[in-house]
Amino acid sequence: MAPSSTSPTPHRRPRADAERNRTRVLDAAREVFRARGDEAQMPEVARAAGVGIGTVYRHFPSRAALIAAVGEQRQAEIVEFGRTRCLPSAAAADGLAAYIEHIGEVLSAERGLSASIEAAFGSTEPTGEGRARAETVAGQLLARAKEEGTVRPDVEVGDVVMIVCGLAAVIRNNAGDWRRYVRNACAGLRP
Amino acid sequence: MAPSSTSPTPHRRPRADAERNRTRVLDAAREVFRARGDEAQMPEVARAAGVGIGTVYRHFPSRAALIAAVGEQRQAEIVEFGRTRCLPSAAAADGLAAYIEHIGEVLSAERGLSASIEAAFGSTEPTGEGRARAETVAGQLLARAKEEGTVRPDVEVGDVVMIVCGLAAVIRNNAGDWRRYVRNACAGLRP
DNA sequence: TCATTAAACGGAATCGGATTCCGATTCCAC
DNA sequence: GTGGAATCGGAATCCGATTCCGTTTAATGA
Repeated sequence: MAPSSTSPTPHRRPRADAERNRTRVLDAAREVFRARGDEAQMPEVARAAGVGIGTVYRHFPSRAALIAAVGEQRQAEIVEFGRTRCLPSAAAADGLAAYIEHIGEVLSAERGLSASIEAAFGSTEPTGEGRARAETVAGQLLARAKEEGTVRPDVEVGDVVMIVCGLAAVIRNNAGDWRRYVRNACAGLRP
Repeated sequence: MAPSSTSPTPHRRPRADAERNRTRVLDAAREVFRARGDEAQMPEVARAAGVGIGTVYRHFPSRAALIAAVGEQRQAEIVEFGRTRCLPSAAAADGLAAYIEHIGEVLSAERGLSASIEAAFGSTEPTGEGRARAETVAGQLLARAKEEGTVRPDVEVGDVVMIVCGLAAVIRNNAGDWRRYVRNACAGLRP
């Protein structure tokens, strides 16, 4: 066996250029997907990032992985917004509504990212990390809202996640006025 | 110019074998997509239908068109169910809930079709026919429910369509207990 | 019934885009 | 500065959708 050196976590600090390129690719992907939708092609991303295709694949094993990574990044920003802008809200139910509304805002502004964000929020599988983060903010607002009596006590975080997932679909499919969807969905949580 | 014969609608009755094959392909596609999800491949559908790939493409110009066709067929069945089972419901609000619930039932039973059905119901574009059909049933139930006072008067058919669209996404992404989603969504329509 | 012809068939060939591979290059530790 | 592992780049490969065209078949009417 390896009599080697490294401890339980053999994470070696990546080479500087590697880290830089990873960021470039991610940023480029974000931009390209935003502009052209997620049907944009890998070579296009590579070109935009100023690297070879091989490099894109070194950092993201597949197109799907790249899209997911972009989605998670976006999702992290959304959650951050929730933490700083919505959690502090005096009325928790309003904070929750604002949180969901904000998600709609981001999604509709960057249609091309809908699918990836929908996946990041929705599915129970992916890393789980993303979903966990999202549930933290929503969970706290939800708990407070229940105390306030502005949300039914039987509502669970999962219910909110499903609303968000549906919201993404509504926007992606251009199914209608998503603000109405949000309004109705929130109404559905009230006592 | 064509001094020809046929009237405004030059629809010539298709050859018998053509019509038969079209049906075979559609049925095979439905089965294959149900079993393997919509990532199933065209050759697979052709094989299942017992025809050549060329024949599949003769009847459906593209993979997307085939998927859409399957979706529309499914959607038509759903609407039919709505017309016969839900419209007659004494309490319109219950009928509407049952309608939506039934859609969830079908979608979750045949996960592979979610995407196509979501598209058939959701998007404002495709033929419009599908959506129009769906709106008829939902619209009537909605109108009655408003009269009953069990649904807010400001609710529109589009709101219901968005709920359905979201439902499809929830199921497709396995985002949670879709029955809860439906329950909450319906609650959101009440006064 | 049989010939004629447009329509439909089948599947090999083509095309496009994701993914893999590997020689050339670049960082980092010594 | 040198050695060698980690990266890079992009040509080559793979895979599945779609097209093309020679062959077959259903419909028509002599």
